[in-house]
Amino acid sequence: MDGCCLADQTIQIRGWVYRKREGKELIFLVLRDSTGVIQCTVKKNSSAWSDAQKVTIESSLTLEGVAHEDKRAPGGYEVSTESINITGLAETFPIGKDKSEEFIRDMRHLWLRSRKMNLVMKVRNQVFESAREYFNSQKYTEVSPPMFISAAVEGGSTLFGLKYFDQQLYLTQSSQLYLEILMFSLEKVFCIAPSFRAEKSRTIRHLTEYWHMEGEWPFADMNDLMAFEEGLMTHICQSVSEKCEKEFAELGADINKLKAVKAPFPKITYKEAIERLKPKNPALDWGADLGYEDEKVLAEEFGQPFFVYDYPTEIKAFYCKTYQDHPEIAMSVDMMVPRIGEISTGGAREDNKEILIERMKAQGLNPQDYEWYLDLRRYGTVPHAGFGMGVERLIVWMLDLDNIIDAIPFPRTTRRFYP
RNA sequence: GCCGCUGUUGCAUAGCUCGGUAGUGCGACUGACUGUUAAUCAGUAGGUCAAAGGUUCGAGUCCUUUCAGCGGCGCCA
Repeated sequence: MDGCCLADQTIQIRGWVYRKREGKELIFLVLRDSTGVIQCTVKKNSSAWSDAQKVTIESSLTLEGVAHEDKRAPGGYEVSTESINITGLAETFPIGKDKSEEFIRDMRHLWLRSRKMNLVMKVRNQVFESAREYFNSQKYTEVSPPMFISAAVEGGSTLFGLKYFDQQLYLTQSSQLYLEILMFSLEKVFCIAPSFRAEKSRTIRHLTEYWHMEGEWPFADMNDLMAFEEGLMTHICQSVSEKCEKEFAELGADINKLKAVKAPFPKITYKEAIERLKPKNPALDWGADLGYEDEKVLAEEFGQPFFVYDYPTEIKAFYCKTYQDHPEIAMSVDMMVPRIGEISTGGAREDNKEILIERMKAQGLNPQDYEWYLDLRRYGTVPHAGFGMGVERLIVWMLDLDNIIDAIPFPRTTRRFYP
């Protein structure tokens, strides 16, 4: 649709009417397709005139004409129309110039045709592609975990329950435990799959259904984990910045932010984070979880992705491995970015069966509910680590979107699940 | 879970403080005009003011409840 490579040739365009400006002697039709938009002119003496008059915003059509450079046209190129063949004459399109957030959310199925959503979806595609590229380059195997699960990964309060014939099942919150199973066969594994959380969060960074990029691999420690995560993040940012330059420009997003992402990232321990934040938040003592406000303060200071690691065991899940000489500290790490806060959580997993059972009991969980998970420690246990990253949070940060709902085509939030 | 905000025609809004027959822009329709950039000009149609109840001679406006949506915190990726 940029026209330049086909200048002065007769071309055929299949697309939709994006804008229409009508005069007595001349009609301007701006057409859109998946690649972009281009202005087409229809003269009164043309055989296409009556169809051009008839056509409405969002009508689909095939248009034939000569492409040529014209400084007066938006984009610098336009098409002198010779013929139009209307495929689907559109009724009056409901989305116009004046629109509220609420209205375009109700019209999501049509709003996805907008330039903004078109561009964001292309960037999203590139994020998926670049992520897979990196995992594959590091010889990871992509696997397919289940979405229906019979037990919780961590506490049960944020699980979506559902009726499965005559039984109670749940939607998965994380594929981690399933990656751990597959790891014993394939070693380095990853997946990009949905996760579901029944958290009644009312923020611009929560979805009830989001895409979770998770990796798990054997014989890894905290340093391996952070090195892999920063390598992945760097590759995604660099690769997207190279391949989505046009999208970033049209969306008005800052591509230099991505170009600046390079391993290694700043890394601070939880203890250091507390000490840094203490002057601003005197109530913050060792043992308390970092609040969103605290994370934001740190993120503004760093101005780029960074890690916080070695959290108190008490505030982390039962499967987190702890230090032998410091059982009160868990080998857990969060990656944070400005404005969004946490975009990834990972850690070393407890590989000792007895300690794992103790941790379960300490958190009020019944080890019998996790028999298959304990089996993994019975039969050839190995030290291992893994992480999960929220894909939409990553995209929100990259494009500096106002709300996470625009990072996914069909957002599900506590109040919205249509269409 | 806690707190705050919003709801007026297909869309976007004014009017609400301080009660007195609901106004504008976009879109639609009719016409004019034009190398336009979601053009411009003139005209036409379009509203049980989210719902219910209350106060009042009189409620879009004040009070109560409900519904819907948005956001902040908590929780998390």
